[in-house]
Amino acid sequence: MPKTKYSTHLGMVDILPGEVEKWRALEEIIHEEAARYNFEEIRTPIMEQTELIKRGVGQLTDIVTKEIFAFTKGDSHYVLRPELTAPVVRAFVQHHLAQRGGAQKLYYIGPMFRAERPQKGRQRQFHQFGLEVIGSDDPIADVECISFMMRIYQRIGIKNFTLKLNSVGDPESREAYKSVLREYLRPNFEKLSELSKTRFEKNPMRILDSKEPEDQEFIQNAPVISDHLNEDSAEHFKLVCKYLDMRGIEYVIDPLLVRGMDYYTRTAFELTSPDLGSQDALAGGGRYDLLVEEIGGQPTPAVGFAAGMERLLIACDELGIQLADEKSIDVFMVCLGDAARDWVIGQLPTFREHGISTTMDYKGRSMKAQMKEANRQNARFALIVGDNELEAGKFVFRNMIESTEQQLSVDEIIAQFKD
RNA sequence: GAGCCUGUAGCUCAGUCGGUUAGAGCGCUAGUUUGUGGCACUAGAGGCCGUGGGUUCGAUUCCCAUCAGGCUCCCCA
Repeated sequence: MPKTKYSTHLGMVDILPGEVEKWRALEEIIHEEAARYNFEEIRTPIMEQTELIKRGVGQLTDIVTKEIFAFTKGDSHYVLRPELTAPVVRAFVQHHLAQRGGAQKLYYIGPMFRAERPQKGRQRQFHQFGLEVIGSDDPIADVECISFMMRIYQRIGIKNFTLKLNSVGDPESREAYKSVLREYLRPNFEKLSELSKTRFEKNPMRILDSKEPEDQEFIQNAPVISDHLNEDSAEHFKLVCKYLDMRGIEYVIDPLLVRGMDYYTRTAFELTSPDLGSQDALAGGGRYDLLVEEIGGQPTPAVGFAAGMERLLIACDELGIQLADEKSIDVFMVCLGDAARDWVIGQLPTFREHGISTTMDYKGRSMKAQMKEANRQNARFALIVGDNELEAGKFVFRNMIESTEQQLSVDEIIAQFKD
């Protein structure tokens, strides 16, 4: 790229005309499906208190330790939100949404910020949509989340993916499992990767997620958490699977699936696609029964997911899926001479008031240039106005697709658009 | 945060084994058609060859740095 004086920050991109239409189409699908599932939209500020994100997402996570944009002004510590689960839960607690009764079913669409090295499918400002069910520990809540997520991809036509599912257990199961895992790994501690060594004490489950070659042989034969779930968590996981089966949603149980945020409990899931390259996660989520309390609310079980919109759009491009129709316009008005131009300037609002999309050339160019413009704008009709037409009160109404013309009055033209 | 690769017109890319005016296709503007688009032909506009420094008589071509992009690792959406 030749340098211009100003440009976007690293990893932050403009969404230009031609691209925006895809975003709107995607957003419309999300809003429609959310309505069908009876989820309500929530919009929270782009910035949150730093402490909320640290507590919510986890002090030791990569997101908090190296990926947040934060600054301080006066006594306030601001952070650009890196994800939306903690902020939504904050809103739930702050506004006492539990008082509305029942489980709160919330969804969101918006930009997130993480200070990572950009690459394909990874930006510093990126967009997610997602939802949270706060106030239910019923496995059906988990499955409704997953079902909604899958429904979006199904509607768009992305089929080439894998739904991975696991249970990371409740605190009791997890502590028991962590001990078992540590005992299993301890004899080979020295052979583990450096990264895994640092995780050994605090979060040995993350070792399962390691891609370091030296860790692989130990991971392969590691004890599996599903063998160490207590009765409640095991039953919960069983029901999640059962409901997924009932919905006909295919999944793969992946005992190594451990997700990045600290707040996950029990159900964890991730949707990956081979069409994305290295950053292959389309969406991910899970249950977070302890987060509401962690943030200062009453103990409240909850579950949710987040999906990357850029990654979804990349998958669409790879698969040749057109999300948006080519843009078009009903009528392009072509004028010859000053009198005709004045007439057109006066007529545009009339057409628009009748719901007809219309415009004219703003550059005072030749008729040929105006016709080319009409063509470029994908006009269905060109309305050609010259002195003859003004005198007769009948105008050349050209069908640009069929290349046919009629002589019509304004009323007759407008009538054509009445269905 | 680490490694590798790339950076020439709005876009996709040629090219210069270092040497006077840097090329194509698409797109854009206009003409061929003094009142008609999409096709064709013609012409034109548009590049400090990403930026800064070094080597050299001379660099867009070589070297270094930097910025940006891609791929991989890490991690996640």
